[in-house]
Amino acid sequence: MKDAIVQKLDQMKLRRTAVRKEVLQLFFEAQGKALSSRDIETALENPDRITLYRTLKTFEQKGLIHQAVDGTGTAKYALCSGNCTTHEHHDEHAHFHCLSCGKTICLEDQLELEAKAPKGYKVKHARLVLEGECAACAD
Amino acid sequence: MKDAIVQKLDQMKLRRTAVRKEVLQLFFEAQGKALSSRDIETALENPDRITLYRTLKTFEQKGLIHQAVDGTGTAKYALCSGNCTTHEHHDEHAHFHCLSCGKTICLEDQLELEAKAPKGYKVKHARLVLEGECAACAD
DNA sequence: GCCTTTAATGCAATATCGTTGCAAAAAAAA
DNA sequence: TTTTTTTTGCAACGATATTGCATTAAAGGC
Repeated sequence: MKDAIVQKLDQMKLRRTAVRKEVLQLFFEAQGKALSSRDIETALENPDRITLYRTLKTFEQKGLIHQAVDGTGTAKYALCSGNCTTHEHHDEHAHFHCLSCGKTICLEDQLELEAKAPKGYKVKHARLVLEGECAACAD
Repeated sequence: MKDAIVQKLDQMKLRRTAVRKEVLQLFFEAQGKALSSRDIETALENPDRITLYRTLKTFEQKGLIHQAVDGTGTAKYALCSGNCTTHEHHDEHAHFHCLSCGKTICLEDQLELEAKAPKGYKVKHARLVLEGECAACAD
């Protein structure tokens, strides 16, 4: 009986290496919260940043995780919701970025990109970031 | 007869230094397009990055320019639309980021942030980035 | 299980972006 | 013109991210 992590790696045709298992584990545990490279580095025992960057890039290319741009400048990643493929991401949901604790979470609602771009412009993706205070910080 | 640049600096109570005039000139010429620190560095003769960063920060604090987060990771800035103050930015408009040429422009429509954040979340700002191809690149 | 093939890791080096402290220079005020 | 205050430019630094290359580990064939 393979656990969910190994299963996911197999499904994505990725080799079951130690780093990948650990990183994927963290994403499963994060539950909608986006993780920065820094977050992961801190959580892991073995801090080889280069391998980590490559792991994240690989995961992103395979449609396992997606970048959550929250305006902080540093890249954050969160698990994709299943409908992402190797070739294209479909995580057109908004992200919420808490200005107090810095946490970034994925919001469920899909964006309707009835985008008002000028004539001749082709819109492929829309990215919405809400900024404010999360429930824990707003108390 | 003072020109628009000097006038703007005076209005903002900023000293009329060479760098500030040059940078402000570039923003006036950019016409809605957001400029990165790199863009400005390239355009200017005297490339002192530190001074440039400080100039941009000052301009932002004074409500002259605002950051346009487009997901590239590097900060870009565009002229504010007049209703920004020293203490708060009100440029709640969307930005368009062209994936072909990398250009980022400001879109005019104001965002209605009827944002669907979870209960207990306080939304202060909404930031929308449309990604695709600009008219010039879509040909 | 062993060997081969192929992919992933870890190291060194490098690039980009951005900040801080401090002395020199320039702008505004007296 | 002199004084005061701000801005500049340099040196140094820190964080994020990438590339090339040799080593190591995983997967597949036997």
